[in-house]
Amino acid sequence: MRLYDTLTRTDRELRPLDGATFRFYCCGPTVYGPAHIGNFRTFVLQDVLRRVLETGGTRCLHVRNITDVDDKTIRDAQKAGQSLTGFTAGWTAKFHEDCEKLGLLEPHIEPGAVEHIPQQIAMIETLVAKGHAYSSDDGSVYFRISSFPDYGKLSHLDQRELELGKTQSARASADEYEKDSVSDFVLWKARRPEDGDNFWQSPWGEGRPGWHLECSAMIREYLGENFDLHSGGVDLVFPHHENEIAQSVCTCGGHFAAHWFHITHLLVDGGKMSKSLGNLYTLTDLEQRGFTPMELRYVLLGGHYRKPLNFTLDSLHAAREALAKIARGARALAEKTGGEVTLDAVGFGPFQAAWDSLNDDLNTPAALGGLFTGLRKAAGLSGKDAAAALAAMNRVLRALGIVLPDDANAGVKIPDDIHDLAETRWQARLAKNWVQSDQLREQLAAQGWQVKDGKDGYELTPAR
RNA sequence: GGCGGAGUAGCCAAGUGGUAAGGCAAUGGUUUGCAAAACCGUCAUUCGCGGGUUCGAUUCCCGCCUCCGCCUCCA
Repeated sequence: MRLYDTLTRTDRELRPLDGATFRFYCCGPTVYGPAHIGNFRTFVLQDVLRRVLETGGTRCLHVRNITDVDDKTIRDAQKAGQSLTGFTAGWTAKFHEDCEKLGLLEPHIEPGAVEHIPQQIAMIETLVAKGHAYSSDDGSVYFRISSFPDYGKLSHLDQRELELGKTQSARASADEYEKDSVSDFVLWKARRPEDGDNFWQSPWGEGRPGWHLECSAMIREYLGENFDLHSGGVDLVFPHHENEIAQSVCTCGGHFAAHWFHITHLLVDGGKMSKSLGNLYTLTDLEQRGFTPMELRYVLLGGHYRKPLNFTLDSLHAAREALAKIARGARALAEKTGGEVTLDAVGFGPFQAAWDSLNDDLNTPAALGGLFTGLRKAAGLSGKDAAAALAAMNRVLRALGIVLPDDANAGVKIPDDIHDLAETRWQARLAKNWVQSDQLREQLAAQGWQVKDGKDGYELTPAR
């Protein structure tokens, strides 16, 4: 497949460096609260990337970290009166729960930052020894940006802009650590009173690792100095990924990631999500509003990953209808197979366009369009042809990670009184007592249940 | 100020130098006791604005307007 690369700003073919396994790293969540739907746009797209590669026959090694030590985790753990480990374990569990609901494949390796502190310290020692890092009087260690000429290559910043950033950043002046240049970033943070019990021993005294270094150390541990692809949200391009490159290349040599995959942020109601605007949604928020995780996944796939995607609650409703339509199409196609089953589909038949879209810079919205078009094309097929088309469609769905909803009624529990009411109405209807029948139907509607009459019976569905 | 992205029907959203995928909503029909659901059909002479190149531009170039993101620990 072809995918846009942030570094070279071109579409490039993805092929494993070692010819066998495509090894990639995704910056995972900082576990200090529930992930929001914007976070999940990134994780869902990374999941689709892997699924498309695997569906296309490329084996993957997927590494995604858990950031379980930083300012926010420490601050909020203490606020909650919990140990850092206990606090982050809770939010990590919540994250995994959400991931499973959204149909995300588990990464093959999911390292945590805290358990890799020795590796981080080792990297800092190397960087200091090579002259790329220096310690300050308070026991912090900084990376010297001026020692790495390629700094800024990924985000296309030149030195002038880095200097400019110095005067424009309020945070730079507010920094309480001592560094040679404002652009230098911290590798090791000296212990501070507000850190509480959360500090580790190092050659520079007590303290804790800097955020950027975590990823570099874990990548070095599991993927080495050269690997296929690195991914995250666009906001990580600078400074996080830029800093990772600097640390890793200066420590290990090598070229670090061969390809950079960045996902654009999700907008909500046309703007940035924020708590103050009341438009920051978590998966749980949406579930409480009656929407399913799969509906969210569908919405997130509805826009190209390099373009802003505008999320609205109404889009979830559209997703529900669309998923139901696909499910009906799949059922209709299944009925036409006449019992024929295709185990190993060759090619994608009517769904070739959908598959091609996925392989063309992960164009998920076009692929979704191709699903509907394919379904229409497949409508006239039967027997073996229908079976092949169905198998092809399922491959595309699997690549997208979409699990179709079952019958609307599956799993819905109908209360006894509602059931009785519906029975009474059905009898009235059979007796052609339209007045009573209609009245009971309204009564059911008032209690949130919709009746759909069929020839031999009726169907009850909860009104959404 | 710098870097990057976007403006396509009521909404969401693909796409292309050759005359606009798809979904939702809306709407007509079939069906239904009436509905709902389902099924079939309709739904942008037009792609932010103004120029230019071209036989032809929404797609390329120039200018402008508007919106959004990032600019040192935010996916």
